Amino acid sequence: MPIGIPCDTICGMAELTLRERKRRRTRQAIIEAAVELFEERGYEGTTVADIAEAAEIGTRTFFSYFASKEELLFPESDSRITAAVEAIATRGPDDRPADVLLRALRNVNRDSDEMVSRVAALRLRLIRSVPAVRGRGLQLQLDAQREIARHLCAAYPDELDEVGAAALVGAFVGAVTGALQVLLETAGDDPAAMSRRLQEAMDAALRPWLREQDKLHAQDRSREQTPS
Amino acid sequence: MPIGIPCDTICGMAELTLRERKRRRTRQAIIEAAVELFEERGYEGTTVADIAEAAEIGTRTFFSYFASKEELLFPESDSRITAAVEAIATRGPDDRPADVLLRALRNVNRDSDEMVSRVAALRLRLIRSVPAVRGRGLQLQLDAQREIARHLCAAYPDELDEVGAAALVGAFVGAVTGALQVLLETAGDDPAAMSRRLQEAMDAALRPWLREQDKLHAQDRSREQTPS
DNA sequence: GACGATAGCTGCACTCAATGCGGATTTGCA
DNA sequence: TGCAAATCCGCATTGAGTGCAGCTATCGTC
Repeated sequence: MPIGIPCDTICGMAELTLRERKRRRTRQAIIEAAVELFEERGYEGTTVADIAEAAEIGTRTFFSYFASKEELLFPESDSRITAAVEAIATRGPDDRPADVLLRALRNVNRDSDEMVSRVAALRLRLIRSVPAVRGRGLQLQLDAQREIARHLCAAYPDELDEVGAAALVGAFVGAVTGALQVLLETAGDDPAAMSRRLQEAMDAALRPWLREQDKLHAQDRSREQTPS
Repeated sequence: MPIGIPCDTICGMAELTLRERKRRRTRQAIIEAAVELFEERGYEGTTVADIAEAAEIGTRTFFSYFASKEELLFPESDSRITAAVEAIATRGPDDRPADVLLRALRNVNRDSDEMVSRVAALRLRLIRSVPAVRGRGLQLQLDAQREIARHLCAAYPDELDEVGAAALVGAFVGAVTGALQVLLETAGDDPAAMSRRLQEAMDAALRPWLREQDKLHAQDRSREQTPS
């Protein structure tokens, strides 16, 4: 492999070897076929063989693209990490570690292509209903946390050790996740509603960390409630 | 099934139907056989058939005792929940929700037969090394969180709604998990030191939820450093 | 443009977890 | 004692995932 780490998601397919372009097209085809089938027959009701057939590849080939059936639903290298890293990198001089994390979380929510894509919506639904998928999601979340904690620790070497950073990040993410869990219980499958729920969850979960003026902001935001 | 919910773990086998006694003996035999084999050949290197043979039952029967191979490692209904429920039940009149959770955490830490049992030690090792087991563990943790949040919400109806309670519990558990993840990685096996660093990390991460005097307490505690 | 090296595709056979079924056995209880 | 229910367990089956071996398509080079 001549290229070190391919810029997996962003760059268009121009200037890539034919092999590589073909490979990505197949990859995309697999994902699309799978999403189609999952929505039609459900996750458990769809076999890998079904997906392979729909994507017009051999069953064996599927596993050279995705290590497992769940992997299919978590294709992109986690955007949460990049958001957090960016927030850390662009921190102001008197930002506390908690401030940085707050900004990171808001960013994730803001530029959440997370929500728009069909895969993302499906994923969220399946995380709720299929234990195997949920397990995989939690695992990835934990990995992301650890990575973010590493960066945060590096950015604040004087006030945070590795353990403290991990605890702080864990507390943030845990709060949001916990709140979201309850909120999603009462939400249908409407993506817009889900997005709104996420926002609510963050406001509720992170309130204790907000400084006074931020709390007012949060209240404003939840009061205006712009419909779409 | 004449008995509603059997008091699974605590009560001895006296005064139980023969069937029930037999069943528990087999269950225990399965667990012991499995632990033996896992330690000898590793988790993945041991098949369910192996376990069944060692426990002198049919392979098919295994699955009438445990729904899956992982389930084997999480037999007891979560002790964390009971600890938390107890802490909530015995709360003082001016305990804040966060105080209660802190106490629950200390209790879990204190009477952690968690640590002594052979199964528990093995489980901890496997959670770290086998993704499937880790997934199952995370899942159970999330369930426990939700249950605790429900109780907490019921205990403080005026100050916590469901979402707020879930966020609070999530933050606690998230902080512990995050810190523990790092602590376990740096495999210093001194439990006392680990417990201390865990407390410090928690105090720091959860500061926003603690009252002023608690913050002082936290500082005191980390200063005096009582070695058990 | 031909050619050898190599990456990727695929069928086949295999292991293992997990489930359904149906018959045999044991236990509870009247 | 005898019937009903719980339990056990072999057998067959499905589906995920892997290793292997052979084939084809692509790449870089001359």
